[in-house]
Amino acid sequence: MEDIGFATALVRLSHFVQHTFSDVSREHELTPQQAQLLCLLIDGPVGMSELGRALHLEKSSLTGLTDRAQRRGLVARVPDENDRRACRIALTDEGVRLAWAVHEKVVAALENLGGELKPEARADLTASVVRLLMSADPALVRR
Amino acid sequence: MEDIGFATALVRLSHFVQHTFSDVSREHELTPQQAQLLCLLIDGPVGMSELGRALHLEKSSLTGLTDRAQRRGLVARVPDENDRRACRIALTDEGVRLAWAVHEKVVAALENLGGELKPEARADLTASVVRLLMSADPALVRR
DNA sequence: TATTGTTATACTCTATAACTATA
DNA sequence: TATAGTTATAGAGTATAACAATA
Repeated sequence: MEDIGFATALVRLSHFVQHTFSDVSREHELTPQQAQLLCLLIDGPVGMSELGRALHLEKSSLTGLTDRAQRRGLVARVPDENDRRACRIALTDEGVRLAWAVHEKVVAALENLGGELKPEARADLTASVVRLLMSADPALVRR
Repeated sequence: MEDIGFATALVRLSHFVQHTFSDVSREHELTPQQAQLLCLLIDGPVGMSELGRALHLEKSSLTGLTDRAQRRGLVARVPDENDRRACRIALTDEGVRLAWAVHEKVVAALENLGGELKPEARADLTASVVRLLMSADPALVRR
């Protein structure tokens, strides 16, 4: 049988998910980075600092990413009312549309893949992943 | 409890693995893309076309990536003896050293994370992931 | 004709360092 | 002083289209 080890399995799975995400992004004429930004904003506006942490990006990189998304009409900078230095990034209507489109297609592709597993194995896998993520950083799960 | 769904769990796990890989790459002064290239070559030279498929890159993108890795002394282009159009990309000694260093650190980080699970749950997770990948594309597992 | 890989070009992505403005 | 974000700059990553050489 296939014996590729725990870590290798996670790495290969990660590549597969990345490729799925990239393909879906391109179908909607988005770069994977832009699509990821949009999906992070789906639950509401987020400040630059928090976005930087979530995306693992330097603040200047995020400025550029945001600039390009803004230029394409996907997001807007909203002034933070409590801190005049800060701003929050919000989706435009077009941004919301694309964010949902990408999100749904990615989820559909992965759920479809999950159909290969018995419901029980699928639930076990989800629970194990959640436990792993919780131990690495609870923030990965919460949100 | 946390109920983030199957697809979401896979996406979050993928982000975590990516970030782990990026961090390790940077510790060795490599971009994630270069590190991934090196790790793919660890079992021996590979042709550009096959590399392109594995990395999901257009051939011209791969030419550039290879050029930069070659300029840094990490890989070399070896002529293909059976096809004078083709070449195979091989690791240099320095490339081998870095490829193993990155590979081992990433595996260590992920195995360490896996310590959170009981051996049984860990084996189940690995088996489920392998089954998912096999159904998506057996080449993801074989190699 | 089809395939392998490169070149030319134009963007996008990313980090570092220096900066402005507010806290 | 510290934090939030931008600007300037340089390099890396990527795709499209056109190309050369070989199969």
